[in-house]
Amino acid sequence: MDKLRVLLVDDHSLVRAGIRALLETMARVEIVGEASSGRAAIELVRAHRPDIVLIDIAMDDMDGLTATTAIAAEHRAVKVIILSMHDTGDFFDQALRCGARGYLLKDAAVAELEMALSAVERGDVYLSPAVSRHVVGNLLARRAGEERPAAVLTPRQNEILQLIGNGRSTKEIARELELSVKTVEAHRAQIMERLGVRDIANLLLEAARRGLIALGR
Amino acid sequence: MDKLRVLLVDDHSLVRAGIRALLETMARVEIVGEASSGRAAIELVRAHRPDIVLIDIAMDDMDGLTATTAIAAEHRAVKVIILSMHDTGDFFDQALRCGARGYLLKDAAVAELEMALSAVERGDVYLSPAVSRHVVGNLLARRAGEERPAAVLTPRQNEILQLIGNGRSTKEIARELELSVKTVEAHRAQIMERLGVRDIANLLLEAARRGLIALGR
DNA sequence: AGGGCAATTCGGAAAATTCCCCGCCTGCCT
DNA sequence: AGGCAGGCGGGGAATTTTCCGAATTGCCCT
Repeated sequence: MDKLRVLLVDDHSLVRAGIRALLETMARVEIVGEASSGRAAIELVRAHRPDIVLIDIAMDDMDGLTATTAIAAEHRAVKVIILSMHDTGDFFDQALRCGARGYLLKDAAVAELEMALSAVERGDVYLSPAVSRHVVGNLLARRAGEERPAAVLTPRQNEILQLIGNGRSTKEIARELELSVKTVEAHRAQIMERLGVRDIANLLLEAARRGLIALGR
Repeated sequence: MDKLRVLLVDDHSLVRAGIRALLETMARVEIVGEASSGRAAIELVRAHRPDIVLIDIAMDDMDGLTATTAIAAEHRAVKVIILSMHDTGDFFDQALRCGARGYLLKDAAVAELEMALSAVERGDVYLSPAVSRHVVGNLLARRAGEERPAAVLTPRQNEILQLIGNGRSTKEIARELELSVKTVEAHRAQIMERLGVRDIANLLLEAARRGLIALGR
């Protein structure tokens, strides 16, 4: 049960210090170095051969992904954990392709950091739960190809489309918007006409295809 | 910061007792009930409305996935975490399609259990790291393989759901399958019942969420 | 062998929704 | 002025959905 030799990389020294403090509370962790740039990180990895590199994804001189790629390619044994401030998880797959073994959100809990460290140590890949959710969302929603004919809807029509996309019935929408059922029906009919569909089912399908409504929340 | 009301479901009483002991060490957790079968679990969920259901994936009378489906469909607010002894993660996607919000391996660390609980509480999806690795493996391998429709529906029901997802009307489906309109309606009604929705729009939305149908082509 | 049960198949009647045609405002643009 | 699009609704016919029930088949269990 050796110590985990960690290299910390972040160009914001304050953030770096904070994370360093966190890491120092963990008994098994030993910080072997800090870097404030991707270039410096690559040098330090060569010099110290850490077990794990914690690296910010967004830095000035060289972005974290590029540095990750270089490090992962040069040292197979070094596990790279990406720190990201994006909760969208938009970069996580890119990060993993670059050879990263973990993807942590900066607002993650301390416990998460510990788990990420031990997970990558034993060869697992660690994703922040919020990111996992995103993965799963993609997996379930299967929105691969990006194409958007983007039909133009009036504000009112779009408002009603959103409610339909939330599963509201015509009656519910009428109540919610304080309109007559007839009016909602009229709007919906116009939406369907513009999207070239003839029933609610295809309205949802077409709207989803065009990205007008979001599914799989 | 209320307590987390948890229902524990496992048909092995010894295992159940062990997990219960674990949960009782967690300050925020309150165990509102135990069940040893899927059927009983469904009843207890109705009675106690827990925040979270911890359920074994493999049980005798009714498998955990079926129970999960029923619970998730009936109570949107109840978060289901699957306990699995398979480290392969083979079932995790099926579990998520069934409405589970978490997938935990039985050999997971205690810290993982706590993380899973708080993750699903705040709406995230939690996957065991080993499972995440599996997901990522699939993702990196550029999987093009098609999905299995998941066993929550009968073959006939699924067949009809696919046609609905393709935008066919009830009448068209009846013609296509050489059935009476009434029959198609009956099937559709049963599908809606199983998915816990009350109209076509929500049927599509829910089916899409569960990955039973593909949108966006 | 018989009972139970899920899956599949329909019907009738009633309720709900949708569809089609129409009128009435209010702006805005030519 | 006139025209036209967006927004709002009514009436009534047409269609669909819902809510009951029910027959058949095949499978599992005792």
